[in-house]
Order: sequence, then structure tokens, then C-alpha cells
Amino acid sequence: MTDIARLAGVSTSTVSRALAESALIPVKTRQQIQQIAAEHGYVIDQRGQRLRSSRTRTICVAIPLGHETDQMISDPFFLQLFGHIADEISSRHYDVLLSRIPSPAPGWLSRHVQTQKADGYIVVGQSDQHDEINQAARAFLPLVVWGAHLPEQAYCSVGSDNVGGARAAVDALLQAGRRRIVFLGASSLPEIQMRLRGYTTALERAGIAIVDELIQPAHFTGDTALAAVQDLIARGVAFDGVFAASDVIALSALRALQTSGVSVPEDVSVIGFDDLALAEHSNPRLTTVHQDLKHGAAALVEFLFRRMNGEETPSATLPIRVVHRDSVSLSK
Amino acid sequence: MTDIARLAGVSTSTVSRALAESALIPVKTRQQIQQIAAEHGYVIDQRGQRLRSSRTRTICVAIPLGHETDQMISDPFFLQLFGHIADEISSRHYDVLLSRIPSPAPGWLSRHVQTQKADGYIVVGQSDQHDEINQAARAFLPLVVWGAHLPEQAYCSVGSDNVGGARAAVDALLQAGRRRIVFLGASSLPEIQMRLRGYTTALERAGIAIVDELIQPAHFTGDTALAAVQDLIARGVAFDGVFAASDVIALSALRALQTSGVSVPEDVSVIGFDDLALAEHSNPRLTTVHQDLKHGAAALVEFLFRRMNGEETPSATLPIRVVHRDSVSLSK
DNA sequence: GTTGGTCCTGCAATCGATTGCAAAGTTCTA
DNA sequence: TAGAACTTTGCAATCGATTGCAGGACCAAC
Repeated sequence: MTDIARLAGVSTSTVSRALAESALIPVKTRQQIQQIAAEHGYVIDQRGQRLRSSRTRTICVAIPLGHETDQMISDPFFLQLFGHIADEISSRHYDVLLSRIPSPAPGWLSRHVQTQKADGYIVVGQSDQHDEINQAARAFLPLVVWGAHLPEQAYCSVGSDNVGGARAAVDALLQAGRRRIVFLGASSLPEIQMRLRGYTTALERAGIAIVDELIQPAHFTGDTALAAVQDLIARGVAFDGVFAASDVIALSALRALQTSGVSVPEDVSVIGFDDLALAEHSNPRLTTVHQDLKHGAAALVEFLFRRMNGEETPSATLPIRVVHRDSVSLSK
Repeated sequence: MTDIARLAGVSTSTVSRALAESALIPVKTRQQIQQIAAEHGYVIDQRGQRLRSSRTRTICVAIPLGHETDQMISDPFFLQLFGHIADEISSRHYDVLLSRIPSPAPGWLSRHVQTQKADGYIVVGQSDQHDEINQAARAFLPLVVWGAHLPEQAYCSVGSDNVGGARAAVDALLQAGRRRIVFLGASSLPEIQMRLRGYTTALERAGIAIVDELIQPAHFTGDTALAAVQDLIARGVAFDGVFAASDVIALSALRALQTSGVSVPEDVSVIGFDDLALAEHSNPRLTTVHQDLKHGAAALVEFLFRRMNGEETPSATLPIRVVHRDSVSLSK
């Protein structure tokens, strides 16, 4: 900047103000200086600018992986949500900083915020970090979370109606005449826990007893789901429906059933959760619960920017709907 | 940091050195200072650190969209590649900064580099910015590009064997007895141009004339592909095979054919390019050309880090293979 | 007691911008 | 023509770290 100042025959103050379109500098001078800067390929160094002005024009998207360290960014659900978030942020001319937190140590979020790398934070998935997020949110306003709405939550969250969605999913299976319905999902995660609650509620309302054996853990990567279903079949456990807590898990279940010669949807009907792009193209096409990630991402970013302006925002729960395709039979 | 220094009864120099694990500070003092910092939740402010030390520990992934401004980050191919890249970068404990460049102005890359926001750059797709990238690469070493290997290329690129892959794809259709093969793709992009070259080469070798009418533009978003295929059918143009320059385009073509009552693969065989997760789950399952994005991403990041250490790296072309599924018949 | 060597520690300069304040220059008014 | 009012400019402090260099403390050897 000193060089540009010398070339323009003014001080760095004037250059700084000219490039910032300050009204203090007459339009003519402003244009001259901008011209010189452009000719010499000069752009403002973000390092200095950020230090002095404390604004980074960057949003950090953080993914805590307290529950399973090996989940990757390349997970389809995360990528699809992240894509929409990134589109929203970049259309507001902010940069997107992506941070994967493999094994969150106590205080990680507060510390991360303190590094001043970003003006606002979007945390994707609460993992098992509810308390940590709560604590960070108390001292730092521009923070929104994708996930479940939990009791005693001090932060702003946006997420789908997990309980209602799960209930609708199980109802769809019940309507298809299914009675012995398997639940596949990792109930250590808040969102999955709520889907499990929807599952039990729907069964109870239908007067069907909960069978512990039919509730099986399954991670997002899908491998454990495959094993769980194969194991059920091998042990001769009878079931005629599967509610998978995510589409990736559902696709694994589909594969396990098909390789065991079980026909879907006739012998066993399968319903997923998420409605990823994958679901529409699977074979048979996956019946699933649709989460509107595009609107979810828009809401997250909208709330975040309001918070960066000092405004408070409420949490939001997005409605969901069942998308009927071919993996659930119409009736038994 | 001043506060920590006061609390520890030392100078900021000592605190800085202690937190950086400098050998100048005795282990005991070092631990004491780290202890105090931890207790008070102090972490080094990146703004100051970056300004002073000129290292950001951040890699920027930039996507120039000179060819079609409306392509989004949520494009499945990009997301899948980006996911792998982000995994590689974050496993090296670097942050990932994502920058979408909707309408690249001349000099955008050099300017971006000058802002000092990142230590290295990965440009995904050359778009129509070959010259721009060349120019930036001359002054800035830590820059690698995902894309085609072009003549007079001054930068390091990693990409698939587009010509060979396309030739193999068309050969697969020829072996299935197909003779009137449609090409769907936006030939303004270098990578697609090479796939088009592979297409023409394969046909010429088989002694089949190139029919201009069968070469149709189609953007990555897929909508134009749908329209193009519908248009061909409506105009009564005869064809028995489709080579789509991407899986997303192939899936659109599949949909257009199916809604028109054309059976795949019997009436028309379809082959794609990319082998996204989508391809495996489509109906019929998509025969396509597999790009090994995981290894590609690993190579990109490996090369980038070598370049950040001042080393020169060559460009790489990854081998490719046809994955036979159900959208191409075995023979006519 | 002097010299020479280690081992620690802190002063002060530096990275590249932004901005409050004061001064200089210009125009307007009485 | 003096004084007020306004416009334009630059000085210098500041943001929060890092690091070369000098100096102090301590010890051993002669």
C-alpha cells in the first residue's frame, strides 16, 4: 500500500480511504487511486485488514465428530447440506471456511471462536456436544446450529421435525400392513434419538409392543447397518419392515436384504430418512422422509447474518413429508 | 497475550515462545505458561499470527465459473470431488477455504493469491480460464489444478484421461452394436472438449461418419440435456446410443428417454462419465466411465504440499475404466 | 578475580492495514 | 479582510502477534 501511495503522491491513509470508497475522498482522487492500484495489480492484504478491522468476511462451517471420528466430509448427507449452505454464503459474498473437528476437546468451540478466523459460525450436527455449544453460544452471538431442538438449549438451531418425520415414516410402514419393524440408527446422536422417539410413539399409538431386539445401532457410514441386517437374517429374527434413520443406512439395508434374497418391498418394506439425491435413483427407488435441506440452509444463513447484526433469532423446525416411491408396498 | 504475560509474570515474548514450544524456554516454564493460558481460555489470535508470520495454515479451493454462472457448489460431481479434497486437507491439519468465482474478471486469480488468505490454491476445473491460471502460476508456485492437461500449460494439473475414457465409453457402445451415437456435453470446457475428441476418434476408427446433428450441447445442471434429448425424439432423429459427458447429464437423458417410452438399454443404450455415487443406484444402473476422485484428490493435495515446500511437481493423468452396469446392452 | 561460555529473558521493530484527530487549504459570509 | 464553515489530507496510534539482538544471571575454568 505504501508503494501505491508513493505512486499516487498521497499518504497511505488516503489510499486506504480511496479503496474503501470513503466519502472523505473526492470522487476524482478516488478513481485515480483505484486506477493506479488496478494497473499495478495491487489488492488489499487481508492479513492487515483483518487484524485492524476485526472483520474477516468469512463464515466457518464446523462439523464436530464426537460420536464417530471416522465420518468424513465426503458423507453424502453432509455434502448435500454443505453445498446449499456454501451457495447461500457465497451469494452474500462471504468466504466459507470448513472445519472438521475429529475429536472435540472440551472448550473447542469457544477456543475456535476466539481465534478470530471467522465472523460467524454454523455448526452442522450437535454430535454429543450440546453442552459445549450451549456454553460457546452464551458468549458469542453469531452462531447457529443445524440439528435437533433440545431442552435447555441456549443457542439458535434449525432442523427438521425429526419426531414427526419418524412417526410419519413408521405410519407409512404400518399402513402397508407391517408389524415387526426394525429401527436402524445410532441413538447417541440427538437427531437420531428423536427419530427413535418418533418410532416408539408411532408403534405405541398403534398398540404394538416395542421389541428391543428390533432396535439396532447403525452408523452413518452404513457398514454397521449392512452387518446389523445380515446378522438379524442369520439369527432368524423375523421382521417385515425397516425404518432406517438415514438414506445411506437404508441403501445399505437394501443391499443386505437383496443379497440375502429377500425381496423389497414385498417381503420387507424399507423406508429411509433425508431424501438425498441418491434416494430417487436407487433400485427399487427409496421411499423416504424428505428434509428440505435447501430451505434449511437458507434459514441457517439468514439467521446467522441477522445475528451478526446483533439481532436475536428463534430456533426453527422445518416441516417434513414422506415421499412415496417403490421400497414400501401399498399393502401386505 | 499481554494478560497471560502479566498473569505469568513474564513478557509477551516469553508467552509467545512458550506457546510455540520454542526450545529457548525451559520445559517447566513452558508448561506453566501453557497451563495458565488453558485455564483462562486463551488461544492465539490468528489475525495477529497470520500478519506477522505470513502463514495461514489454510488452503483455498477455488471454482471458476466462467462457462456457466449458475452452476452451484451443490453440483454432485463437484461436491464429491470437494469432499475428498477437504478430507485430505483436514487430515493434514489445515483449514479449507472455499471460494466460488461466479464471473471471473481478468486477473482474478493473481489478485486472489495476493490477498494472502491462503498458503496454497486448488483450482477445480479450468472453466475458460486457462490463460488466467497460466499467468497466476508463473508468479505463484503453490497452485494445482483439477482438469485437463492442455498444451502450453505452465501449471501443475491432475485429471483423468478424458480422451481415453471417452474412447472407451464409445467403444463400449459400439460393441453393443450401436451406430448412431449421440454426444451430450458442453464443449466449451476443456475437459468436455477432450471427451468429444475421444468420441470422434472412436467413431472414426470404427469407420463411422460423424453426424453433426447428433452432437448436442448440454450443461452440467442437466436441464438442457433433458430438453436436447426430448427435442431429438420430437424431431424424429434416429439414434440408438447416448454418450453423456457426465453422469448428471446421463441421468437426465435416462429420464427423458423413459418418459418418452424409449426403453433403456434395448432401444437406446446410455453411458455416462464420472461414476458418481448416483450412478450405482440409478434405475437402470448406469454404465459409466469411472474417475478415481479419491486418488485424484490425494494427488492434488500431495502435489500442493510439495509445492508449498518449494518443490516442482509434474502434472498427472489418472487412468480410467469403464464400469459395466445395466444401461448398455451386451449386444443389439 | 577475570574470562568465557551457557542459558534465559525482554526490548523494540515489524508485519499491513484502519481511523481519530488536528492541521492545512478552500470557499463562503458578513 | 477577517472569521466561520467546510473540505481534504496526513500524522501517528492501534490491532495482536513474532523474532533478532542485546544483556543479565549463573557457572566453570584458569
